[in-house]
Amino acid sequence: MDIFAILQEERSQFSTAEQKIADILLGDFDFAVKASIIELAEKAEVSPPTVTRFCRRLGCQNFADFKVRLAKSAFVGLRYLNPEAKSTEPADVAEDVITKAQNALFLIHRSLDPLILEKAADRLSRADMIYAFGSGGNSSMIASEFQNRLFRLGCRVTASSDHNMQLMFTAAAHSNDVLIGSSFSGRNQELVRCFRLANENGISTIALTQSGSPVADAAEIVIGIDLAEGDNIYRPTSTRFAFLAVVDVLASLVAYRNRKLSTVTLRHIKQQLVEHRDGADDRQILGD
Amino acid sequence: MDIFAILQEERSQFSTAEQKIADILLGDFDFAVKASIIELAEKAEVSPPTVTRFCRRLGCQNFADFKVRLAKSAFVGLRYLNPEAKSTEPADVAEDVITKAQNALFLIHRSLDPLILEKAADRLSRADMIYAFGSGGNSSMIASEFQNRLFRLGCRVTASSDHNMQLMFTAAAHSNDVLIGSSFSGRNQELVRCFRLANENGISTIALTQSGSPVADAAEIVIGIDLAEGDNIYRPTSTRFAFLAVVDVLASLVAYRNRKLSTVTLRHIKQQLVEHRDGADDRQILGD
DNA sequence: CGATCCAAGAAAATAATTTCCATGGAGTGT
DNA sequence: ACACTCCATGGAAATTATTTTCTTGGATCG
Repeated sequence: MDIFAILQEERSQFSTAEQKIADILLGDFDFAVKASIIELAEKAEVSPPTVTRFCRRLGCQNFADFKVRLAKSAFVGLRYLNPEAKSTEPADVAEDVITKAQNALFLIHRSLDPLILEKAADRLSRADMIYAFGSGGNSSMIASEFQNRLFRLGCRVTASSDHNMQLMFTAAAHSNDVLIGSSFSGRNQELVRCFRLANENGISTIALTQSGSPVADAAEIVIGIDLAEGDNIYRPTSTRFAFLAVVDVLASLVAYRNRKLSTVTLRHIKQQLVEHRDGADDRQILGD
Repeated sequence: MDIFAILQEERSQFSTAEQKIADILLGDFDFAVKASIIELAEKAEVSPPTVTRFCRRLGCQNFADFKVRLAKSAFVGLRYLNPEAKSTEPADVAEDVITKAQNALFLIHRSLDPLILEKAADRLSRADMIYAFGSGGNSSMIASEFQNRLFRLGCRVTASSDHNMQLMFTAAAHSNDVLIGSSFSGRNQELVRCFRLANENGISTIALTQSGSPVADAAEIVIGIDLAEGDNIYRPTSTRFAFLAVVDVLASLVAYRNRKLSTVTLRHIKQQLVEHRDGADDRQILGD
């Protein structure tokens, strides 16, 4: 499906000539997208037929098909190799911010493990009570979003960004509750403490954080979110979009698992909103 | 830059044959991306040269270049014509959620007006105090994010999701303050009331909402966010991603405008985080 | 009514791509 | 150690696709 993933996966199995092509591809992507097969062959110092075979090897029908796929991937997939935005003009800043966000989504999509999502959704959908923890602006937003998505589905859920409250909630939690925590850095020691305590008490823990980090190590189920951030300090982190996407995916999965309850609850909420607002129409958004 | 936008803008100026090509393009996109110039010409019932001319007209160098651009656009741009996800399997749900989010970003990118962004950023960067208002889960998240992004840049800002507090804040605001409000539906009457009051008192108002809605009508500067939502009630709205992107764009613009203050403030915050956390490294994220 | 201009197609030329075949090198078996 | 085989690679030719040029038909304006 995605040229990039294939390129990196199969990399080791490439022959000398194919390696050269791959190097050009990864090194000068823009060129590769524009170039004809001959130009590409010349630059890689191989013959055109080798390029064609290379395309076939990558699961494409022909060079044209390959270029199309390459272009598709390039649109979102490889911007992270690109430099910063050109200027501080609104149009450029908007492009930069949005491209980075799309990138983050692209990358998280590739790195998400369906089995882990399944496991996490399973725990959440069967939980008596869900505690969503996160601190420090970014992660507290994620925790709130968990609450905001899940309560609509009939889940019992509370979010907290207060370390002390988190610890108390955890201590008071019952065995069939679930603790889901978010940490962008993976080094939220207070969250680690909550996870440890929860695990001691046989409470399931789910972490949205960097793989291999202290927070990840302390959690039972880890949804790894490992995106390289640009180093423009003036820009908000695009990783937020990835975290948010994970929240949405989990919430959707929980909704499908508890479909009946979700439907009833959503309908209830909608009904109240319609009754409350004057002239609200059918396409009323649940939660302004 | 984007084939789609051009296609729709220039649509009226197309000749008969060009219209036919455009119709094929819009009607069967997947085919158009795969097809050769001859296949495309046949399907549109025109001659190959006409297709080449059409490509040139759209600002492409040749047919190959055109296809590349088409493919780039297709990756994100036309998914909104696609039906719902195939199943409730984690992989499919993830793809659906993330694709929709990318779409929302794509669409908001196209519809953002740099001049309006400029104007909004200008007001925000010169404001003595910023009030970020939003209610009902989605918009309150946006308001919080405004606060969360802007305070780091040295802005004086507060967020509120409480209608009463919003009204009191507005009543108490000074003339050089700015009120920025978010409403997904555009029908948040309480926000409308705040905007009206603010305008009466000569306070600048910025709205992130649907164009032409009551909220939009009440605001001085309107950043229109008009995305069609899918009607899968189990899914969180992907429009959130668009709103969030707008927050980030505005915050970035404000950062560049008040670069000195932003730099100093960000450094201060970082310093405190580093001192507080044990073993925190240089790549510490500002706000976990 | 005629002239001119533009659009569209046909044909030819050009460019690109693929297939087929040949060569060379590495590895293996005798 | 030599030879055989297989595979990777590149070259040339054939095929295919694309573009250019030229011509025709139709529409508009004088």
